[in-house]
Amino acid sequence: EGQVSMYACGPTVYDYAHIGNLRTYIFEDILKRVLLFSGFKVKHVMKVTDVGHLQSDADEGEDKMELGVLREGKTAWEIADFYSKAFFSDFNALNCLPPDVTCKATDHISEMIELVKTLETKGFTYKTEDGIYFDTAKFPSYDRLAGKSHIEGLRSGARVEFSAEKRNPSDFALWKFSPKDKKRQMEWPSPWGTGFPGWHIECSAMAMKYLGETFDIHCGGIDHIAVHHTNEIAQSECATGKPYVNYWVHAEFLTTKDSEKMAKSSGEFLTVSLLGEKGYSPLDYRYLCLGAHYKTQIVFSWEALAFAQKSLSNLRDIIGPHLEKHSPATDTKNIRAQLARFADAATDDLNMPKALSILWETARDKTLAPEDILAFVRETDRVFGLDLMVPRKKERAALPPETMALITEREQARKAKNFARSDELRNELKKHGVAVKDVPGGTEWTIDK
RNA sequence: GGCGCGGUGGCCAAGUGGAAAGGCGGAAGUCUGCAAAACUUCUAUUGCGUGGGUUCGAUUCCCACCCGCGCCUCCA
Repeated sequence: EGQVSMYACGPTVYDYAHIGNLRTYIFEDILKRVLLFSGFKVKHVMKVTDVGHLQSDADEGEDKMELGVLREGKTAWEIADFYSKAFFSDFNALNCLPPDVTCKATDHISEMIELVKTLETKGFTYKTEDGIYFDTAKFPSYDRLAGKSHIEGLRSGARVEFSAEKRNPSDFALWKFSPKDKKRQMEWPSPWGTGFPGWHIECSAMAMKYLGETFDIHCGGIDHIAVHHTNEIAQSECATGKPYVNYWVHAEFLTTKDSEKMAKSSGEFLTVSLLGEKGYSPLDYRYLCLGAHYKTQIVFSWEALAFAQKSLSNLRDIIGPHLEKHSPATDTKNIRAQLARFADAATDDLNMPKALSILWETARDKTLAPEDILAFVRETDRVFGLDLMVPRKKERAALPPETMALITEREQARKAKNFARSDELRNELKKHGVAVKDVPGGTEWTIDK
């Protein structure tokens, strides 16, 4: 009643997060903000996967974390720490509200072992050469989330060979043994032998520790439906005998135009800092994500990002002058109808494109007083998280003296009504990457990219 | 091979059984020496991939087809 418990699968910290990853966190942030806007209290838990996991059943030994070790010459622990910090730096820059609990897999190994022990006691597990596995055939509603046809298709149409020791293709490891011939940097003792936890058990153990055996919302990327979340349900419900999660909410992918897979394993990928190098702020990207519904794919392009940047900039141009002269109204009665429309859109499965359109309409509504517009922006930006109420710094970057001299000369030419000369100087300045415009009382300039 | 999603104006993107939000871009006007910025107005009306069907009426429901995309392996 009035309270929402929410769990989100967090990053796997062996490399930087790419903007596709981050779309999901922006979506989760919007979900959380809409819940808060609607008057709920929210307990938000996010996991950080700092244990390395194997590429597939067929792989042995090296996991992604260990590959990072080889790549960077650091310890696994250093790598996890470094990329974890990098992730939260991006996360904050995107204005995602910090989770109430952030938990690391490596801090919860004992909880995971306990959960596996429970499953073992109840007869859901079996042992193979390389680990302790969950027998999915013993959980009749295993295909509940992904759908029966999908799970059956997985078995018949998969392109990947399954480990011969597994009883069912969909069975998964709860605990993996370390390779016999070499020592892993991250490994722990367990009742079954030294090793490390299966990826899925991490989420179940931590989610239930912090949110209870049944909680409200579990979110993540759409790719997790078929395997990760399906397995979480199976192991959790078999362990507790209770429903695990009331609502599953999944975000669609962001892809690139040339259909290159947006994956860390593909080597080069788009990061927040790369966006920054090209002149785009994290909030430009946030705006881009808000422009499409979370359930639809976004095809990323630099052009699309440029459109988003332009739109956000225009929005600030509308709001900025009000901010300089007015304070937002404390009473929202004049914008009650608009706020209601906004709330309808936001709570209609997080329809941010529609919510944004209402923001635009309101910001441009001439019948509203600036104070009321600001009040509307203040209220709705609690959801958008675009820092619309933060005045923009006047960027008057210092120019080289010779460029300043050109500007002064042009002003003088204009005063003397020597327009041929002033136009010439305007072109000259353009070559220096400086755009000038004449405003009452002087010249303003901006640096073109 | 199996499963699924989508095709809406130049681009991006909402939405609905009863004649299609918003943004970007574009056009015109006001302003300006000219621009820029700002402001005003306009910018899908046998239409919402194609062909059928249901219906008084479909872009919205059903079927077929074409095209694009995603997942099926750790993946957000």
